[in-house]
Amino acid sequence: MARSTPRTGSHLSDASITRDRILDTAEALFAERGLAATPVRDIAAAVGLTPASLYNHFEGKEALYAAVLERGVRPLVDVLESLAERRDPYGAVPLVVGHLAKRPNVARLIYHEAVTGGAHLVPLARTWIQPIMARALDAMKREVGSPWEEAEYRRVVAMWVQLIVGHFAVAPLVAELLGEDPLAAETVERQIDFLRKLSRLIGGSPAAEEPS
Amino acid sequence: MARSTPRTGSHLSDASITRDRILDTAEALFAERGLAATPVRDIAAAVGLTPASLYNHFEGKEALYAAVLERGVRPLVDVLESLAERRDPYGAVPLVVGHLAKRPNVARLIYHEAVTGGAHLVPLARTWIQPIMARALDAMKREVGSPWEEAEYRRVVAMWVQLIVGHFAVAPLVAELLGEDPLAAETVERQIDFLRKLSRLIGGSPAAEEPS
Amino acid sequence: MARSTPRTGSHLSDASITRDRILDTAEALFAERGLAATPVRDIAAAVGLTPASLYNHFEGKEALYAAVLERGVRPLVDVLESLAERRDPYGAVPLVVGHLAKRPNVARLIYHEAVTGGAHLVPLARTWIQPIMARALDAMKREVGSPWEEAEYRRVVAMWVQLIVGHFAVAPLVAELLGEDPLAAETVERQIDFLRKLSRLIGGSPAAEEPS
Amino acid sequence: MARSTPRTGSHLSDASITRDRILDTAEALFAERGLAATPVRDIAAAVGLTPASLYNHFEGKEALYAAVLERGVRPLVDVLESLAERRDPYGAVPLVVGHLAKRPNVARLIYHEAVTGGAHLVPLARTWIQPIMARALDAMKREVGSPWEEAEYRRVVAMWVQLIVGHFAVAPLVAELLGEDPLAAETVERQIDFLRKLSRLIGGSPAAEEPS
DNA sequence: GATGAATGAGGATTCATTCAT
DNA sequence: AATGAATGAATCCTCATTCAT
Repeated sequence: MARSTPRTGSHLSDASITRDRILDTAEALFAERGLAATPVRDIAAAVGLTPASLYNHFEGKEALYAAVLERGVRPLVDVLESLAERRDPYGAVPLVVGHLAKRPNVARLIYHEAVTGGAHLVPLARTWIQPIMARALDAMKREVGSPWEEAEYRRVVAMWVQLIVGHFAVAPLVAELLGEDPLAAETVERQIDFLRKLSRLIGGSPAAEEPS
Repeated sequence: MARSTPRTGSHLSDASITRDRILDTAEALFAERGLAATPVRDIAAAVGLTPASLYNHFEGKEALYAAVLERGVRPLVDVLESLAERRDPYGAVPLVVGHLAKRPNVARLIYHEAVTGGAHLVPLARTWIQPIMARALDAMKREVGSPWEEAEYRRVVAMWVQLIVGHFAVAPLVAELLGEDPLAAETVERQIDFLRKLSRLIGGSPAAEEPS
Repeated sequence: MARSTPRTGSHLSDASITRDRILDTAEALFAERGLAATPVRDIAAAVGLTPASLYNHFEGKEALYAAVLERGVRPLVDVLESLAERRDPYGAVPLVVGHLAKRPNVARLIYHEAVTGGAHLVPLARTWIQPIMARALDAMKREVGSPWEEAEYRRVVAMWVQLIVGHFAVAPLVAELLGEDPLAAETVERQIDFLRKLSRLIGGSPAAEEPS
Repeated sequence: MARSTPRTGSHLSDASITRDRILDTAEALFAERGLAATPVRDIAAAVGLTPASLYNHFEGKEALYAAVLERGVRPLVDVLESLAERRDPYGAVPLVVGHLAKRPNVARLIYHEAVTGGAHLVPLARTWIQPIMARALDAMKREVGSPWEEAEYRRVVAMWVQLIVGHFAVAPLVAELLGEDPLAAETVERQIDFLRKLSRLIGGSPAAEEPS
């Protein structure tokens, strides 16, 4: 059950490799079942470890969960922040959708937290809501011919979050509605087109300018 | 631990009263934490019963959960079906939002299932997706000047579902985004206005005709 | 679930009819699974009653078990005592086997008690060991040409008990050994023949005289 | 409740020592009370463990029971098979009785299964009935002056099984019948003598030749 | 006499975690 | 860094029994 060959070869420390494998596995399981419904034992087993060994890498289940969340959300925040430097906020849509299409677990983790009102949600949300909201509000203000009043700006943002994140987070439900697998490449493509069209219909100008 | 006046069955349908109290309590807890994270003991305690007593009313945790789901979703389906007789589909928006505002747990239960891909989701979804989707597609086809192509119809419906149900299901997240309690009466009111406006922007005519 | 027609007709009190049905059912279940492995609920259900109703007829599980034992063993003791008046003890064999063939549950109940060393065994055993043992020892003493010494008499009796009662009590095992159903009429017949022959081989004269 | 020196694994095969202690304890309890009447907790407590710890060694109660059965019956089968190489089948009697006298629990376990018709009985029985039955039938055929017809051979074998195994399995009943403890060394000795004599009376020659 | 509802006491098993090796 | 063994605390559920109706 243990590894007979300690694998002295690979230079990336064995430790951090194992750590990553644990994170990968845990992410998948937490995304699928949620924190409460995922026994440590299952994660360990899926990695090929004993539960006890897992504790050499993480302080406990909660710490592992936090690490998974952190690791999963950070790149998303990065994407979001990178967009902040661009002038058009709606150009974010395809980029963020594209990112989530590759890492749908992040969306599911966020929604697990969101539905249960988990303790991690608020601190987490603030890290990415901040960069977006500020910039988005700003951009919307500058928009010409926008149909929205200032009081509605946050609602518009909330709408985009739900449409983008929700698509991946509640994939089984979306699958029933669309009649196709939400994670399939073509579905994602069509969803991006749909959202782009939507942004053209409800926004002022920006989506039109969106380059890519 | 038990009731102050123990086992003194009053007189009239004591049974179904208790049953309903269990369902109410279980609904609240399942909606909040999800199936896996809700111990039977907690439900029983909140009702003022012993776990053992709970098993006089429900076969087990799963059966209770199924009953909660069934009882919660049925009225929603009824609302949806009642709408089917009306000619305009977008008039549904305020009605459904209004219903969910009174029973937000249903939205949360559905999203719990949707995020985890629970076994109940598919059969459940089909009961209410059917009545809606058919009618909605039908109505969209008849719409004049609709900006949507037929291939996009289902996406439009999915969008409405996510915006309407999601608002209540991921309330903690929406709260962060909006900066206000999604369940507050005024927030719900504003959300309805927002969705109405949205339907005017993206649909053809229907929302305009919507009476109430 | 209850009986709609109170059945005022039949003169045998409803109560004692129900009581007997409970005893019949309990006997079958106790014989099959043993006391510990037979939930009161199963007995009640098999009778078509609620566990609670069962307590209108018996003080509790233990009392029911005692009643089953008592009711089952008494006829056996009667048979045994009736034999006491006959002069030949080996004539008992076909009679007792015949009795147990009709009521194999008794044998199983006795063996359940015997294997577990149940509290009921000793008082029970004494009721029927007494009448037999005394008579058997007496008869064996009078036997001419018996190959057994007095010190072996009790062993001979014990042997007969095991061969006769055991045949029905450990029927599943006997079935494997014989390759036929121990309870089948022909098997019982053959077993009686076998035991008769055995008694001729190991006893002195008696079996030969046996009339029926 | 736990051990005085808690979790200080000594050094050598601590694991299998504990495993064996569990098996020993479980065997004693299962033999005494049967599977259904023996709580896991009692076994654990008797070993000086927590129920939870027991699950580190066995998958569950059923698995433990199966292991107990397997471990208990195997030596018996070995004895039986070793006899197969000898020419006289009745020489088996003292050997098997001797074995069971040292491990009376095996007899009780077998009878528990036999009385309840447990699921393990048939597979179990076949492992030791096969080696015996074949050899015994064979030997009986070769016997000269046997009083038994071929159709009775299996009955003779069944008889021996009941007399030998039953003596230990229903010890409390036998105790009542004999007026002495069936497990006492002298009782066992006398029982062997009795069976030897019996084999001389009912068999043809073999028991006479039996050496020891 | 029958029952629904309630319950204390189990009863099997899981779970997150620890610790010596 | 990995593991086997141990464990307290749950967790779901069963059981025998009671009692008001």
